Amino acid sequence: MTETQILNYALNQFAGIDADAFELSAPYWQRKTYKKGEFYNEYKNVCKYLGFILDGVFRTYYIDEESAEEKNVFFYSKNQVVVAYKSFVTQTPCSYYTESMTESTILYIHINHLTELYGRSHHWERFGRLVAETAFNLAMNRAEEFMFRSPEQRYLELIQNHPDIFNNVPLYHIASYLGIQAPSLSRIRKRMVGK
Amino acid sequence: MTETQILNYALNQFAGIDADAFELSAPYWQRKTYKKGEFYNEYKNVCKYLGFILDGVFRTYYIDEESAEEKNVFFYSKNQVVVAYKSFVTQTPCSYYTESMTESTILYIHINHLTELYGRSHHWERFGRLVAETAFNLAMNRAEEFMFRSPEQRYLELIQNHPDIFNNVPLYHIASYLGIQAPSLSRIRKRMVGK
DNA sequence: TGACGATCTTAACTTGGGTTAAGAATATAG
DNA sequence: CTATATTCTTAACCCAAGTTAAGATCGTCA
Repeated sequence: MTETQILNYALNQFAGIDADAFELSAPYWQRKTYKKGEFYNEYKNVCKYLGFILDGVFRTYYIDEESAEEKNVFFYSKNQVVVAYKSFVTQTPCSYYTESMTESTILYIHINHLTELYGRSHHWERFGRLVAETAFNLAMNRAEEFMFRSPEQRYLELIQNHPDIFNNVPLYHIASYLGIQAPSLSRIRKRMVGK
Repeated sequence: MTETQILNYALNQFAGIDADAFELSAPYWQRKTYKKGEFYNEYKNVCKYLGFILDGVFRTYYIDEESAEEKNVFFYSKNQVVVAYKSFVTQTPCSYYTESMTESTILYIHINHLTELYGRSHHWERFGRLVAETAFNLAMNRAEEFMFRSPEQRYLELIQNHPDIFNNVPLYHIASYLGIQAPSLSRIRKRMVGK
């Protein structure tokens, strides 16, 4: 399967993009590879591209001014969209850094091209709506994790629901994503040995 | 100013809905009043209406199965949209209760009518997109409050940014919204007397 | 293989929220 | 204006996470 075919398949699964609609977009997608540590989008930059991850893992993180600590906000992996959503849709500077945590490959499209596609096909309009809903769900899930679950529960659910992330990311990044310090995560893991 | 004029003005402010576009929608808006404690939408119900608050305050809350406690998720007040967004856009059962905390008055529109308006005017399509972005921002802000701020900081920011809510809601509901117990909020308030 | 850097765990101590129950302050109704 | 219910605060004790620093483990590469 070529990369384009993978993308076509994924877009079809995600938003019912059919062959014709995909054709419209084909000239606009570009390919890019990232080394570990390279940025997809940086703090204060306007996010101009929406990416589709062929391979690799990305993280977006916030730098707390008080503590100067990095706080992981989202992870994105294979076959997912990576984008700084708010910055992208409002074309305003981003509050976050989004970085590749591994060697990665993505296909990406410029917001102007995407906007053009919205006008040319209802399939793409639906795609836009579904990206919006996905972004909402990501944010809402994150809020719910923190509002309703303990750090221990968040840890267990991460293992359950995102083993791909858990298995490819150092524990101190997991701890940051869970909203705790590395020693706390160690204690949680120790506590759970018996269970 | 009539209630319809208030709505027209608010929709124009929010999404640039002009007189013509508003005309299209006029037959669909209905008015409803709520007593304190009445539900806008209940757990397991599909949210079929999008409401605009003329007066009053609503809360949406989650009931934690383990502790059987209510956890406040969002507050909505005057001139804001009230809707169980995810349930509304996917027409699936809601995980939350949304309740009026005061005597309230809203204007509301059925999802079918709204969908019809999307097809009839770009103004309304934009409205739909902006509601989506508003929902995303609400959820993302909530996630950020919990990921990046301490309970004390959340309390201070609530007072700063939402005095209307702070002044109209009992402290034990504020505590729940901040993700802490009432005694903790008391301690935070006491701690701050000196500052 | 051995040495270095990165990652993970542990220990000791501090801090702040949870829990429970009692009591104070505030509203509300009769 | 009192009685009553609601809301808010306080106290005492517990526990989990934060903090800091040390040391163990793991990986990698010369």
